Amino acid sequence: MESKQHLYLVDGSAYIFRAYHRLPPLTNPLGVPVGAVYGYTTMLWRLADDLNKAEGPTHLAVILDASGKSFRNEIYPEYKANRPPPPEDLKPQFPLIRDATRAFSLPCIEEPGLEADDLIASYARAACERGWDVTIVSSDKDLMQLVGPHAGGRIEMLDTMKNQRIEEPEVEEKFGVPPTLVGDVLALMGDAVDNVPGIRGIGPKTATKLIQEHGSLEAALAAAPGMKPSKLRDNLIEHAEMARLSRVLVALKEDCALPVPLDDFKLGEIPPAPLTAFLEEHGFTSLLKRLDGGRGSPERKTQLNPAKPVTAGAAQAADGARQPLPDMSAVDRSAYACVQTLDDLDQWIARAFAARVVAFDTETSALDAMRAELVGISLATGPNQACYIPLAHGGTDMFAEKPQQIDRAAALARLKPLLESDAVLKIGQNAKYDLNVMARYGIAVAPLDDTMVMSFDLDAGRGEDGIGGGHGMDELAARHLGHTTLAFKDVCGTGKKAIPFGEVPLDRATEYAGEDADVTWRLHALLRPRLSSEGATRVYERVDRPLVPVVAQMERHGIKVDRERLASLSATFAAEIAKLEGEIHTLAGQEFTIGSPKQLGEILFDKLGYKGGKKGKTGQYSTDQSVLERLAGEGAEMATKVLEWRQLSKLRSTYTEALQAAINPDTGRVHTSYSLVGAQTGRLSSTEPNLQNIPIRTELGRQIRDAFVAEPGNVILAADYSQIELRLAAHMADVPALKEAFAEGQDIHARTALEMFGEVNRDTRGRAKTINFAILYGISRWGLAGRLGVSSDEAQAMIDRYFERFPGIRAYIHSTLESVRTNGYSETLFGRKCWFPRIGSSNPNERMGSERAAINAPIQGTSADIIKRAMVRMMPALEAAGLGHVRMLLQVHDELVFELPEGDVAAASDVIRNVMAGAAQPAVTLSIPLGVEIGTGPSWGAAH
DNA sequence: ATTGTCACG
DNA sequence: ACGTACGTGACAATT
Repeated sequence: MESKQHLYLVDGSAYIFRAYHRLPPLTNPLGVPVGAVYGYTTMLWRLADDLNKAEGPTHLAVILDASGKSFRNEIYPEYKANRPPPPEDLKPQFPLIRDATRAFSLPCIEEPGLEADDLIASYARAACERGWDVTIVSSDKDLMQLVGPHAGGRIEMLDTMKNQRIEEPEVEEKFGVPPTLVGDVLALMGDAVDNVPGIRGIGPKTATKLIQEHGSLEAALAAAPGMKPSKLRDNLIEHAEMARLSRVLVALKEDCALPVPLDDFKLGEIPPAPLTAFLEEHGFTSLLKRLDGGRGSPERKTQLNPAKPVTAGAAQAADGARQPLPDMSAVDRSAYACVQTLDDLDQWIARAFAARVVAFDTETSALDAMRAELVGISLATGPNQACYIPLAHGGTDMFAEKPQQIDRAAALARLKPLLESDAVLKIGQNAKYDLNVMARYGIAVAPLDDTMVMSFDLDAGRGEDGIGGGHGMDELAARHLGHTTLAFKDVCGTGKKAIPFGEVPLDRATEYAGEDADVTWRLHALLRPRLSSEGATRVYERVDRPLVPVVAQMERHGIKVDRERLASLSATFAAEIAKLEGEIHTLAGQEFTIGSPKQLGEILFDKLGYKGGKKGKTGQYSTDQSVLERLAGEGAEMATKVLEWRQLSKLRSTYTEALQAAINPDTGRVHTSYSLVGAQTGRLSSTEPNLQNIPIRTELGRQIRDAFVAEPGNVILAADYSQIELRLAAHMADVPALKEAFAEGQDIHARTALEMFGEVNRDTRGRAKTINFAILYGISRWGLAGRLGVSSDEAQAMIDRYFERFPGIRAYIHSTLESVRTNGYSETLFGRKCWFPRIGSSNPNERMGSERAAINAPIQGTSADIIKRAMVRMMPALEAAGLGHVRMLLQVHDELVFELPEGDVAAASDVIRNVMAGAAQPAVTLSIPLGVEIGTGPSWGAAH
């Protein structure tokens, strides 16, 4: 007699979501994220391992959700509408689940219009009809409805992560009712993630209680009018139809036509070749070893047919994938193709799909991503396997004959599915630029890797002493590939003779553009594996990589600037500047260029005879603010006037004039460009224009902030972290008095004053504030002495007292420096490294400078990590609250600036505060709270 | 291209 | 003998 058949149904889609969140962000040798795939693979392995065991499977199939809408959407259009999009580094893993299943030679079932749950239910039922037992490999609560005996078999579930079998008692423990009533409970409680409405105000507890009392959903609804008056009773009556609709949504469709007959799920031997190829492709070396090494599993195969190592070529032949280890032959620019026909383009697109990884680069008419016209696109699928697709060559002369090229709109229509495909990883160098250009042509490039950001996360601060520390492509090519790239100016010329890229002849353009994509591909192959081996994966995957599209969108939003207001300020400033200029010249007794520090120094110190020292190197007088303030204090009227002149000139040239020029004529807004690799500590920097140094400290300057305005009906909302760096210092150095002060919401500088000087007044608080900052910046007795106007001995006494009152600080400084000297780098709480190659320099100046920077970097860098995490989570959180229209515009290190309709301020403030205050979680638990201060108003100035 | 200065956190 | 707070970017003058 044949023994009992046992069918295993694996809920593949649900599994990878859980695996993704539980496993570290691994990547395969090509840089495709495969953490969840690895988890899935090990799970299949374990299942296949049970093949010969008593309770093990005789039949097995993996069931997946087909993409697109299911029949439930026809019943209820909002079904699953609340689902947040999957994370960037999960998307490319979905198609790999099918590959993994195929590698085990196991059937993989999906059916358009049906969800995995329905197929699982239908197969489980059909198997029971035949008298088989069924194990559903899942922990999905919806599937728990199925558990129990059916016809001649029985159904149970297996949660492979908790290694727990789910039978009737487990279901009843969770829902308080037997499996047959689970659907009724689910209908009452609803499901926020799947957007099953349920009944307002009813959660799991109440739902269970109602079903227990009344025996069914219908009975509970029928009994409602007789219940004692309550909100619950009213809701049951009012929303009864919602509950019935929910009941239909949570019901599983158990009579689907089976796309593949049950008998086809019979488990046979698992052929080793495809499995080996798959494991090699994704670098699952520990599994490969188990396959090769004797007691390997899945066991049968290795016994019957010991696996031979499969060569890269064989792997390629097996499934069309690219070889795992790139052959890094020399860059050969003559190997690149120029794509001028749609057929050619289609072939390249197909190659990219097959390769699953493609480097790409855009060529444009300008450096400003918000104004640049797309001129061409280059792609690379491997070393020297690159092409250039010219799209707008031939320049602006309408009558000149243009080179043969594909119509831009037609080419973009073909490229869009590739560039947006979850199954193909796109690699860029400074990808934010290309992302913004493509976004303006209606293409949302994803998923995305950025070699520049990778380089930064690996090597920030490195190479300041020789090899060059930048992260630009030319530098990276020289450093990592030993290759000198064609420079832009070699192709387009320089100065007056420069031509736009669109006028470069196609052969030359192909060499340049193809090389960019080729080199980017190669850099990716080199840098990607370093992320995991050098411990940079977490910062890259969880912080900087997801930040790229977020920052790109902020740049595209831009911020509205009131041109008239700036112009009027500018005119006021100009008049005052002219007046001061006359007065200064009179005082000097001659005309001179006030803006020239050299001339000014000579006038002040030589001609007028004020006291002042020369600067060492250039032999020039210092005339900076501190010097002029000293002179002004001594009664030098000229110094006072020069200070005023300097302030107004600065405000006018850098702000009121430059900002008007920065307004984009198409959007009417100002679009900054953020650099993710600008500051070694991990901070962002802002350029063209720099919107991170808009004045605020003086009343005159603050008026400039008033010119940053919201659109009519909207307001600007500014959210600041309060004292974040001091809070982090209190946490990282573990300083009890400071932590206590923050926990109690005290004025931290006042508390410091009390500890230091025994009393709090304006003077002591100010000095305490200076000392607090001195600590953050790496203190020296001389520096503090200069700031406080005391002797260096007195400064040293204060430092000693600070260390005494705030134990922990000294130990923090000591251990940080010790660690930097040993490892060469400092680290933030989130693992971001910053290298200090000159920490051991024999030049005391260099060495001590590095030491101060090294003390500061973990604090400044942790703060940067935290606000970056907040930025990554911000829009999904706002969207979940129905506030997807709120626009995040600017980041200023510890501040985020938003624009939103006036009526949404209250709701948005809650979300923003929560996201920012909780941004360290769950990766890091801080021992101090993160304070967030929020202000709103018609302008940025008014929002503070 | 470099220097000095000053705007911000 | 030196010269001292950390991290940025822009502008004007000067080389």
